[in-house]
Parts: sequence; structure tokens; C-alpha cells
Amino acid sequence: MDLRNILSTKILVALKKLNLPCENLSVSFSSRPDVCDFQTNYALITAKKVKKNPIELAEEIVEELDDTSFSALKGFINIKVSDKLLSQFANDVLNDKELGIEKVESPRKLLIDYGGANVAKELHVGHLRSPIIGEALKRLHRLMGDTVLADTHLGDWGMQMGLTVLQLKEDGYLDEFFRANSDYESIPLKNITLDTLNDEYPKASKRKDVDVNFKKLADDYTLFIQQKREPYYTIYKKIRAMSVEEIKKNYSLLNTSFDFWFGESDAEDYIDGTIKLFVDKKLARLSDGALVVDIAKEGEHIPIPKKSEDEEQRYKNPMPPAILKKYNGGYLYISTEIATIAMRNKMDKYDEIIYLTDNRQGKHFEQAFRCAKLAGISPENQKLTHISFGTMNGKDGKPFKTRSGETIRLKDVVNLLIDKASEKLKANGIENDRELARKIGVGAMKFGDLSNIISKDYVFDIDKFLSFDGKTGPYIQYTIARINSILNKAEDDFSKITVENSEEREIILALQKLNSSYKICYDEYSLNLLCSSTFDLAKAFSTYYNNHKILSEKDAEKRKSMLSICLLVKKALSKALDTLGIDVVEKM
RNA sequence: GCACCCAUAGCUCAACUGGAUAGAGCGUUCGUCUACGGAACGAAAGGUUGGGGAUUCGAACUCCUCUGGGUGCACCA
Repeated sequence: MDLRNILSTKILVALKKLNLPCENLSVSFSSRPDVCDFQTNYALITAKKVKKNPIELAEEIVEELDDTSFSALKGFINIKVSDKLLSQFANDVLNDKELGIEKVESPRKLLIDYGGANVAKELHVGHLRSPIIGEALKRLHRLMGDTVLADTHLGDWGMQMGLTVLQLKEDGYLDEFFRANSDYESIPLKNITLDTLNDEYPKASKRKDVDVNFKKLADDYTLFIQQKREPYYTIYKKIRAMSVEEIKKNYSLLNTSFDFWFGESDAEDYIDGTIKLFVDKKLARLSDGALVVDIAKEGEHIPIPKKSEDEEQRYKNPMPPAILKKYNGGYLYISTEIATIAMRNKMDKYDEIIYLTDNRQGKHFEQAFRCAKLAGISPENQKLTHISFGTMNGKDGKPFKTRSGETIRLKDVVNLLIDKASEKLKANGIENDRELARKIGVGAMKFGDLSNIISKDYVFDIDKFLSFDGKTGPYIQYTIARINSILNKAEDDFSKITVENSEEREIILALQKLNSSYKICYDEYSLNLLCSSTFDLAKAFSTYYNNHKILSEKDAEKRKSMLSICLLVKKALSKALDTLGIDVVEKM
């Protein structure tokens, strides 16, 4: 359902009559809303091709159209749609169970990898973007008809685990495990919480850089865990389980959930087989003892002549070989990444796998994707996509930290938001509803994040996050709450919408814009357009609300039409918020 | 050094992919309260789109160049 299609069809008829080419016709929203609702730049684009003056061409087409909705100006063909057409569109949307949002023609099956939690660390502000963006993209793709599965791909393997277990042992947390000889499973993790890990892991991480023996021991511990040796492996499993539980709680605060809770450790079983594939296909070679794959294409990774003997070798368009196996036989980040692709493709068939991480990992994924394609681990027709998002910076332009130099825990950010929202709710006579406050506070944060272009860094300003005025999530929630209030009081039946004033026109046009933004966002893996067009619709409604008294409308038919518009706006806003992963609230 | 990304109103961000007069929110100033819920509505001020050049009928957007930031450059994840 799209007004632009109706308009295109009309214009096409005229083009055919005039014997003009049809391929460049596209009707877009007006860039001059004061002049018209829609426009096409067809004449400007096509004029040269057909060797005509664009201004005359536009006039010729408009004349052929013979419809007062169309007019020509400076080569633009401007369209002001009739109230009748807008009314018809509004009713069609209201009566459609998909609210007029068109699904994609060929739905696909995809896996989205987002979240990025690490079991040895508590989630902090730096972990916010991935679940917020990932969840919204997942919902958007589902809305558009795709089958989407989400995997959080936990960071649960490698050196960090060895370090953490070692540090815990040294600090006496694990005595019981090491005194026992069997039945490790029944021993509880005493006094160990996520806060403990928060202290212990960074402590160990710092120590390994200055204490060689400690580093060596941590390497051993890491190996023991990977070899599933006891009690190391059971301790690891228990820490992981505790951490995952906490991570799930954190994610649910953000309305984020996953179909799979696999981690790097789950791909472990696929690593050997994956590497063997590269060896068998003669894609891998030894370099300084490491097993590497050359992935540079023509024109990449060209050595720059050295100026002196001891100068480091540098490259033009660098694309270094990917290291599958370290000199000592150990595996690396990329080995796990490729094995994970192998695992996923063995478990199911995906048309596309989407990864969501911050932009520092661009090279890593480029390398992993090339390897997977080279060895046929990812089938040729499978799309591998890395969506990289910018970092949340402080006002100093560097990754966000508190004044004392620490990052803020995700949980604490949410609590700040809840407190602020609670305060506001109290002023409205709603007390002690922390869940409602969470929906509003988190809604503010999510909307603020999703309004930005994904790939760009942006400034994390806690005061801005805590503001619920203007172009924010709560503004939209508030608009819905006010509509609820009207609908509850009205108790009327709904009827056909008859658009008849400029505020109503604005609402329906904003609705059309919102509906068409889903597809654009879908195609571009973006969300900011959806945010802004949702706000625009809410804004158009607020203006209407202020200028027209709905409940006191005397004309019964008009009143029903107005109430139907309210219902329509409520439905459209609710759907948009839901797609963004933001809660709709009844009252606030 | 090599490579990628970014620079738009005082601040935070847009601009539907090359179109008309570059738009929002916040902040500032001035208005709208007998309120269908003021987390609201209306208006004003605020711009040489980092500098310079090129392509085009037409550039914030494409190309070149300079300046200023960020990120990454094989045995961490």
C-alpha cells in the first residue's frame, strides 16, 4: 500500500501516450512540503536523453495528465494529492492487518550475531549499542517477512578464562575445588558473584603483563580448561553459567533476547576440521611457524621497498595473511570465527549471516569472510555482512568513561534511567511502578541511540539520555498514552476516515512516510529514518490534538472519523516502537 | 608509514542516496494554560555544510588536494 505507486501508475500512462521512456520514473516525497506532497524529477533526468528542454518536458507531461493534482514548475512535476485519495489510503491502512506495510518479495532466512557479552566481565555502557541495534534489526527483518534467528555469540573461551580461574584460585575462592578429588559438580561457587569477576579479571589481566610466571601459569590454565581437565573445566562451566544468568537479566532490561546462547567454546569442536579443510585444499602455508592463509586480492598487500635493512616491512593496501594456528599450535580469534561459520552452516541453512560489532573489528571480519569463502565454508550464495557501529564517546571524543576513569555498568545506567522516569511518573500521580519507569527510561535511551547513524561514533551524554522532552522515545510513548485516554473516554464505534483539514492531511502523509521507511531501513541496515519518521507522525498528531477538540466534536460522523484517525495513529506508532524494541505503555 | 572512517546551527544529530529555500531536538528569546493528559503546542533568532579546486543544467552528497580528529595494521579477543 503506497500512494507513490498509485501516482506512478497515473504518470506511466501519460508517458506511454507521449512515447517517453518509462524506466527513470520514480515518485518521491516532496522536498518542498509548502508546495506539494510528492514530486518526480523525471523530466530533469530524462530531458537530455530525449533531447528536450526539461521545463517544457515537465509541462508536456502535466498537460497530458490532465489532473489538477499535478503541476509543473522549473522541470519538477509536483503533486498535491486530493483529500479523497488520502482518505481512501487511510482507511485501507486502518483495515489492513499489516497496517499497510509491505513485506519483501522474497523472504530469506538469516542469522544475526549480536550482543557481544563476555562471561568474564560485567556488561558496561560500551556493550549497549550491539543489543539495542541488533534487537531492532532483528525485529525489522521479521516484520518484513524474513525468518531471523539471533545468536549472542558469547565471549567464553580463551586466555581470559585461564586468567580469571587462576586469579580466583590465588585469592582463595576455589580452595574447596582443589581439595576435593571428585564430584566437583556438587561444590558451589562460594562468594563469587559477577562483581568478584569484575575485580579479578582486570587484576589478572594487568598482572600477566608484568609477571612472566603468572602469564605462563595462566597459559597452562587456559589449556587445562580447553582440554576439559578437572577441576578447571567444572569451575569454568560454573563461572560461565553464573555469568550467563546475569547477562540474560541485563539483556532483558533492554528487551533483548536471543534464540541461541552459543559461545566461542561451542565452535571449539569445529576448529580442527575447519583448519584441515584449508590444509587439504592447499590454501594454507607455514610462515614463521604459524599456519596462514593468503587472502590478499590483486593489488593488495604489495611490499613497499625498504629504505634500510633493519626497517620493518610495510605494505601498500595491506591485507595480511590470516593466521589459523599460532606457532605453538594455539588457536586465535579468527580460527574460532571461521569455525563458528562452519558450525552455523552445519546446523542450518542461512541466506545471510549478519554480524554486529563496533568498527574496530572491520579487518577481522573481512579476513574471516574471505577465508570462509575461499574454503567453501560459506556457500557462494550466502551473504556475510558485518555491520560496524561507532563507539559511544564521552564529550572529550574518547570512549566513554566516568570522571574517575571507569566505565559505567550497564545496570547502573538503566537504574539512573529508572530513577529519572520514576520521578516524572510520581509527578503524574503514578508511584512505585519501577517496571513502567524502566520501559520509559530504556525507551529514551534506545530511541536516542537508534536515531543516530549506526556506523558513526556518537557522544554519550548522560544528561541527554535522561531527557524525555522533544524528539525522544517517551514523547512517542506519551502520544500513545494520550490517544488511549481519548479512546477510553469516547466509547464510540469507529467509522470511515474522512480527511478534510490540513492537520489531518499532515497525519496521513506522515503515516505514508513512516510506512515507506521500513523498506528503506531494511535495505540499508539502518534505523535512524524509522526513528525520525515515527517522531514526525507523533508530532503531526500532537499538532492535530492541540488544534482540534475531538471528544467535544458535535458532528457525530466527524467525531467517529476523528476517533478512527486516533486509532490509526496509535496502531502505527505502536508498531514502530515495537519494531525498534521499545515498549508501548498504556499510561504514563 | 600504509589503510579505513569522520568533520553540517552554540550543543546533539538528520537530510529517503545528485535536485527547488540544508531540516529536527536541546539550549536561548517571545508567545499559547477553564488541560479530550503541559513529558504538550505556536513563533523568532541561529549555516560560506572544515579550507581550496574539479565534474554537472544542479554538489552537504561524486573526484582530486590540504587541514583537523578517530580506528586498525599477523601469532590478544
